[in-house]
Amino acid sequence: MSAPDLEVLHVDMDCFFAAVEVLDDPSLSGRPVVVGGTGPRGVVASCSYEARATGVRSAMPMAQALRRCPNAVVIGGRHARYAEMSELLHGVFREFTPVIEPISLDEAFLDVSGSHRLFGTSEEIGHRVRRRVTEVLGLTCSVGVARTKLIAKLASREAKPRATRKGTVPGPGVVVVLPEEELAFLHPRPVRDLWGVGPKTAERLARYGVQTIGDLAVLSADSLERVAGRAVGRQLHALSHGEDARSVQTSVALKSIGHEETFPTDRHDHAELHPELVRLSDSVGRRLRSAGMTGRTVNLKLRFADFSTIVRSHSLAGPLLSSAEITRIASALLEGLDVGPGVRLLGVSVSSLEPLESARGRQLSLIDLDHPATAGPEGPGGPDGRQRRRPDEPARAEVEAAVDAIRQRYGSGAVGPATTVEPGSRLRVKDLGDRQWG
DNA sequence: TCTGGGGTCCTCTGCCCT
DNA sequence: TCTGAGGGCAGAGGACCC
Repeated sequence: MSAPDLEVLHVDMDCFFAAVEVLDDPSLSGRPVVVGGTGPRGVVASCSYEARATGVRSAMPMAQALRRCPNAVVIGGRHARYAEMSELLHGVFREFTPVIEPISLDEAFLDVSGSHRLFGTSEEIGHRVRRRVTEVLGLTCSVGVARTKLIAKLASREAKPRATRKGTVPGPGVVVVLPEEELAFLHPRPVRDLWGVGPKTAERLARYGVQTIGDLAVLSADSLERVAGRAVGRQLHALSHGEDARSVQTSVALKSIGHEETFPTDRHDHAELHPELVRLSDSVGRRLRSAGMTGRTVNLKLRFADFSTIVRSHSLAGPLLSSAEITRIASALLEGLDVGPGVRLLGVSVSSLEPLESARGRQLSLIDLDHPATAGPEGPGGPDGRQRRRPDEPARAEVEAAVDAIRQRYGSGAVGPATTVEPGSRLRVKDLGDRQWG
């Protein structure tokens, strides 16, 4: 193998969340473990190979998973613990290269082009990474090695163990795809394996008789652009020929920060939704501040009982200064919507992000405070019924910074907006806590 | 037989301005 | 002064990924 040709490693942990649970509680070893939402609308986030053997998959509704595997051990999940293990994992990666592109808690691309003198060929590095992951974390991972990210990712999938009815069949652990083998490796695979092909695009392509990447590769770029749109069409054409110019990116600018939540039962009026909106907005504001970011656009997302989804957004001329301001704009957006049909999911996010420091210089412009051009959506607000930035926003921002400090010290439920106090409790506010999957 | 949560990117449409 | 073309931008929806 010529080292310079193969420089991308894709490292993917095997059943990460479920494996961490088994590691922390060895009595679960050999049993079907399912990690995910435990509520009536929960889905599977991760499951052990024993569970997979019964047909359970990630993103499957938990109710369906339990029908397939009634003796499954269901665990709600501990995001903080997974994040801790993920930190260890990245420490292992840093032993081999500084060029790391994290994809999620349990997955990353590594560019090892500068690591050959110390650690050998890319394939040898792949094996070393696997060994170190097992030594440091006590868990297993699979590694794909190739010239490009897409092929490295598909290779790591090949390297994984497989769940069968008779038990788990171990995988090779490391799979290398040489440049001259790329097309033979790619073309027999289903088009769904390509980035950018989801269920909808796959269905559209199937109408043209395209089932495999090889079928796709014989189509012209123009035809693909007509079927899948300009950007996606071009990308698919390149990928199907093994061309993938994307390099391993060590830092990707954050574009938005948000929270959304599916309710156990649908909410039918604004009064029911308001406290949830305040809680979500407060949490988004807190995350923005802790990331040292601010934004200009508030997005409100609603998913109705029939699963249709709408997003409403509003942009300010200047940066958002406080959670209260996010809440106010999101509330005004919600005000104008009919929630009668039943809302199953509510989400709040902030986009058009920039670092707080660079935004500060502009934060108190006269325009932001009182110019109609920056007025928000119709609704309760200024005397003309339009939304205005309130002159007390900077003071609010200071209060919220103090609240953040209290939370840092006494926990996230220690203090928060009065609207979010849990009924019957005078001490704790309802908090998002450790319920994110990342 | 129901479909989470955190995101990104692309496309289309309508509005405003030149 | 009116009108159309075209660019830029915001808002909305859809598709996709992990």
